[in-house]
Formats: sequence, structure tokens, C-alpha cells
Amino acid sequence: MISTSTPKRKKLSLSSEGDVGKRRKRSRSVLPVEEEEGEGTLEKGSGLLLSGEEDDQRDNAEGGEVALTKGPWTKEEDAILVDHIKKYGEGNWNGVQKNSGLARDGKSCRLRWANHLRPGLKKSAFTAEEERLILEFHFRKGSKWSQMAAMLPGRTDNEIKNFWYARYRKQQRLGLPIYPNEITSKYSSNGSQENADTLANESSQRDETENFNLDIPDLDLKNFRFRPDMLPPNLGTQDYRPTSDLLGRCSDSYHNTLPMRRAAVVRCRYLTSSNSAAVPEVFDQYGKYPMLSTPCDPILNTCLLHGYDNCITGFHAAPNISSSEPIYGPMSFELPSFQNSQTQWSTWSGMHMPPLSSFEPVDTPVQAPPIEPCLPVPASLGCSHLIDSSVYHNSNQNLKGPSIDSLQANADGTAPNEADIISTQWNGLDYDQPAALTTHPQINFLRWACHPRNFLRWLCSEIETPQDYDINGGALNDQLPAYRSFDKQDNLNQKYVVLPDAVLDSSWH
DNA sequence: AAATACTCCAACCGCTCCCGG
DNA sequence: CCCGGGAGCGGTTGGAGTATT
Repeated sequence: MISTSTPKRKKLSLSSEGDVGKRRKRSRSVLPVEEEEGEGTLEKGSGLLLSGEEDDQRDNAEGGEVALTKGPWTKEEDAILVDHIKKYGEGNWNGVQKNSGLARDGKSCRLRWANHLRPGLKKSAFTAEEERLILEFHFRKGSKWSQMAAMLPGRTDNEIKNFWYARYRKQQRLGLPIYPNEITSKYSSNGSQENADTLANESSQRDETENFNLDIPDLDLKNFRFRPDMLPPNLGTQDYRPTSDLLGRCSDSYHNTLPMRRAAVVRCRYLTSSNSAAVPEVFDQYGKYPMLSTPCDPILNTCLLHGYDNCITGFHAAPNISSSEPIYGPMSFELPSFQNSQTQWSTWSGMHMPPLSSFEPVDTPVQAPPIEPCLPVPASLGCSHLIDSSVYHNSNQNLKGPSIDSLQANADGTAPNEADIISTQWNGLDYDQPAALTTHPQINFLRWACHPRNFLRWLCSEIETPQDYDINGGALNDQLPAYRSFDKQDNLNQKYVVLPDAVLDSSWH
């Protein structure tokens, strides 16, 4: 159970006295030392060598090596270090060990001095103004702790870093934005140019995917219309809305503030009913993310199963959903990131997922818009948990089998027949389970729709392109410089869909 | 009172940058 | 220009303190 209470613990003093010696266990590493320095008068276990005190230490010394102490510093060590720096000044940290006899790595000496011993260090908690400066700086520049420390006299980079991570976790736990509104608004309106410049600079340093959390607009799905004519035959036009507890599990405090750090904008052909024979070219390849051509996030497809008439409901924007209550739209198409922890994913979906790489510190939650009333959706006609369990089961399969290319739409643009669906292994996700297919039409549909080529085919037919985007060219490229592959000519009749980062995660292979 | 959960933060680690030879 | 060592930076670890059960 995650506690939602605020930390009760008072900030500990960083004094070099009193807190010393009660942190890490000590360990030892061995580094070479020049023999002529072996005066050996330090105390065992405190980083001070005593002549002939310990066998292994003596053995090391005889072999030209001395055991260096790790772990918490003692008062004696601090005194030696301070004394040495008073005499010789800062710098030449490896020389400290040679000249003072302190059995500490030069790195460790520098860190101890910089973070605890040097004069002028503040030992108090961060003030509100300091906190604001840190947040603002981090929003603009990212994890540049040393630059922040230079900006805040008496503060160390380590201290600022610890403060940031502690606050970051706390905000996430509480489902609150990482950055205060005044900061985000400040740099997204009149300060947008500076922010844009900063972000542009950072983009060369960060993983490309991390830029996707910037300015990804919500898709306006108000014109979405469920296309039963695009479904495979024999499935009927019943309500495919699943009613599993999967939806219930997403009814948490994060439902409206899920971070969407890594998302991708993909494109597909715009299909009208008169042009339904065309098979959409789904998922531009960026080279770096070939998994975009793999089957979609089952979460996403589960979400899409809510499509009905003029409504489409997003799962995480629909807390407390139940099978007996109508669902309202339109909904934001935002999807969760799940990059933060396996726990989060597992809790949410009940599915084991390997942890993602650590991009956390620059994550920015995206605020989902509130749910607005629209047309009611008829009650479910008996969907079950089987859909979700089926999806997750199949998504856990290892990759094998033929490409989805073996499954093509019919010449008239309708979905392939059931026999083809049953016999096809989509990019290794084995859907060849006839019993389930024949018993549960929803699963049949899901499996068919699960492939990006298919789901986008019936989804994108009516999605409205976000207004801020010029689907005919340059504006989009300007706003999303990462997608240089966009071609003006190709942009005609194309729509843009935001996919969750789960699609990008290699585990979805 | 004991066990457990959670947070804090000092210190470590690996990597990169810089500079002098 | 290359190489090696020193310094610095950012991310991570894990022990200790504190709150909660």
C-alpha cells in the first residue's frame, strides 16, 4: 500500500559531526600507492593507517598497495582533510591521500569537502524561493545539478539532486504535476521562445523519445464514428465495450495526470468510406523505433473497443467505469506511460512488464482534459474479462511466425474473413486459437483490430486532425522536428495518432 | 513493542571532459 | 594529434531514521 501522507521526517542536519559514521557500512577497495609514502600512521577502520595494524593491510602495503576506506567519514578523517586543504588548498585530490596519509580515494575527498566540509554551506532546509528556482531551472534545463548549485550559494549539487528526486517521487505518488502551474505557464506562453530554445538544445542531448512529451496535442475524437462495416464478417455489430476490472483498476489518482513522456506520432492514410479499398500505410518508420510496425499496445486496443457511434472512450480518462453505466465522450486519446516502475504497470494491468530504462527525471505529466458529456453508449451486451485476458495472454507470446503481411484486407476493403484471422500469426503474436475465437466474438474482433493496420483503418477514418496541425505540410514538421521524414505530399489525407510508449518499448516485441 | 513501510541522504560508481606532456 | 591522469558530473545505492500498522 502506498502511503499518501507527506513525509514526516524532519530534514536531517548535514553537519559533518554527529551524522558521521552512521551511514554506510564500510568497505574497502585497494588502490596502488607509492612505497615511499608508506609512513603508515593511520588508524584502522577510520581511514587512518596504523603501522602494522592489520595483516591484509600490511600485505597490501608490502605489495605496493594500501587499503582505502569507504563509507562514512569520521571526525578524525574530516579533520585531516580540512587541515590538508588549509595547508595546500583545494585540488590535487589524489594528492591528499599521499600527503596526508588519509586512506581515502581522491574522489571521496573531493566529495566530502564539497558537500560537507567547505565553508559557507547551508545546512537548513530549502527555502520556498530556492525550491522555486530549482523547479524553474529544472523545467528549463533538465538535470544540471552543478549549474543549479552554482545558482544557489551554499547549496551542493548532491543536495539539490536529492531534493529533486525526493520531490519528484512525492509529486508522482500524489498524482500531482512535477512543475507548478506558474512555471509551466510562464514558459509555455510569453516565455515560449526561451523554452523552445532550451528544449531544442536539450533535444540533442536527450533520447529522442523524451522530446515526445512536448506539445503533443490531444486528438479531438468528437467526429470519431465506429465503423461496423469495417469489422470482419461474422462478428456482428454489437457493443464491443469490455467491462473488465482492467478499467476499474485504472480508476486511481493518476487517471487524469498520467505522464505521457514517450509517445509517438504516427500517420496513416485517411480512409473515407468511398476509399475503403485502400489499405492504410500504417506507422511510418523512424528507424529508431521499428516496433512501431508491430501490433499495437493491447491497452490501446482495449481502449478503442469502446468506440460506439460518436463516442470513443479512453480508459484512463474514465474512472469508475461499469458495464451498466453509459460512457461519455469525447475523450482524450492520451495513454499512460508506465515508464516509472514495474509496480505501476503491474498494479494497473495485472501484467508483468520489465522495467523501462531510466528516463524518469525529465518526465513531465500531461494533464488530461476533463471528460465532457456526449452521447450515451448503450450498455454492454455481455462482454467479459476474456477480452483483456486474451489480449494480455497473447501479448506475452514470444515473437515468431509470419508477418502480418500474410493477412491482407479483402479487395473491397472489408476485413479478412475469419478463417484468415484464425490462421494468422500477427508478427509472432499467436492468435491461432479457434476455440476462443468462435466462442467469443469480441475476442475475434479484438484480435483483428489489434493489428495497427486494422485498428487504424476503422479508427482513423473519422478522426479529426488536431487544429494546431497543418496536415498539409510544414507546420507539423516545424512543431515536431523529430519527424523530418514527413513529406508534404504524403501528408495529404493523413491523420495523426498518438500512441502510448508501451508500443515503443522493446518488450512489446 | 515489534514489524514493516517509507523516506532521506551520504557516499559510491561510471562516465565524460579537460588539460598537460 | 594522441594519450593518460585528474577532476567533475549525474545517476544509483543502501544504511539509518522515522512513521505507520
